[in-house]
Amino acid sequence: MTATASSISTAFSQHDHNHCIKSAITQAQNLCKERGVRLTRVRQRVLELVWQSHQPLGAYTLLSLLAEEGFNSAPPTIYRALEFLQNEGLIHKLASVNAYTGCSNPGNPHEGHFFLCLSCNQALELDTSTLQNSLQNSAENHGFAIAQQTIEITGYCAQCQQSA
Amino acid sequence: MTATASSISTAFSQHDHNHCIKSAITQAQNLCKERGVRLTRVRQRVLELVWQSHQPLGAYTLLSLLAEEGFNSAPPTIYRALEFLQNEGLIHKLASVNAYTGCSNPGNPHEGHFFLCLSCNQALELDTSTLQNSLQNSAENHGFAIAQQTIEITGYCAQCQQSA
DNA sequence: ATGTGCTATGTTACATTATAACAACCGCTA
DNA sequence: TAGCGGTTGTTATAATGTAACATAGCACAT
Repeated sequence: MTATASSISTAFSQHDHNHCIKSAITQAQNLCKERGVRLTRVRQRVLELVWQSHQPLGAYTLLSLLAEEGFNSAPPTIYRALEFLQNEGLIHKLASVNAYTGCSNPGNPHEGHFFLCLSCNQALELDTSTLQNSLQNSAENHGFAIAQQTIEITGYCAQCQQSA
Repeated sequence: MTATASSISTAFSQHDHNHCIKSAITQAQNLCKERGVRLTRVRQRVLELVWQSHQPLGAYTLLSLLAEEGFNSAPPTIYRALEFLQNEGLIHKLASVNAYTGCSNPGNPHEGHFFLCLSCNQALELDTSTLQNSLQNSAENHGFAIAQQTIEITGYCAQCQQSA
């Protein structure tokens, strides 16, 4: 059972989220150690905050959370941390909503494919190899060399459809 | 031969772009008439500007182009026009680059799926029914009801790969 | 043709998101 | 312990987007 599969089955449902956070942090620490990069206090704290939230968080929201905890509160602080975490593949930016969310499978470099619920605002990261394949085919047909992917599907998750 | 198919084959290559623009405008005029909405001077001009460019354009770039032509130059002017054109499906917003581009098949309501070249900055709108299907399948598997899609794949187009 | 109501535009102010540039600091290692 | 590279602090500003209210224009009924 991979982290990705687990996230897919649980992201929109009840689960022991503390466990998610802890394991994400541990994994991040290991990855950074391996790569010889520094998961500093701010960086790790931002990663935790992103994971703690059940919704993607905006940069300035994160910044004010940091500020409450005594961290420096000027914009570059958060943008630098976010840039680092993105570069290391530990978080994804959701461009369509200007928000950031923890990556559910950081060990395995990949692109984020998301379902975003317009009602509860939760983000579900997909592991869509099928999608990946059809994109890759399409790219090859056009001689296009893929660098980065932004795939963000908004709509309504099963839960929110029921409660509505 | 649909407009979409035509755009796919030509977007990254030489073609009579004036023809593209004219036909896009004519089509827009017809659609607006049918729908009983008003393609006013600003709105039409913005649509033309978006089509004239071989690259997606930012809101403030468009705004300054408008200003040069004597239009009002406060931000709401351009954002209102862009909102209208998006609602009518005449343009797409590329969230990952905060830019706007003409929709190549406005008659047929659909979501924009794009390849964005990091070198020449051109946008290629895809008509990816395969992609659409696998997304739809994936959504159904999760009980997710799709509302809007943001699919933006950055990379390098065939031309730019050759010249590099 | 004139009033009436709706849509569109003008205008001012401001909110939100993100970056540039340079100084100070910190941890490692030669 | 001096120096180097990466990290953080700090100030300022750029870029993107919206709120709110006033004015203008068009379209239809009278």
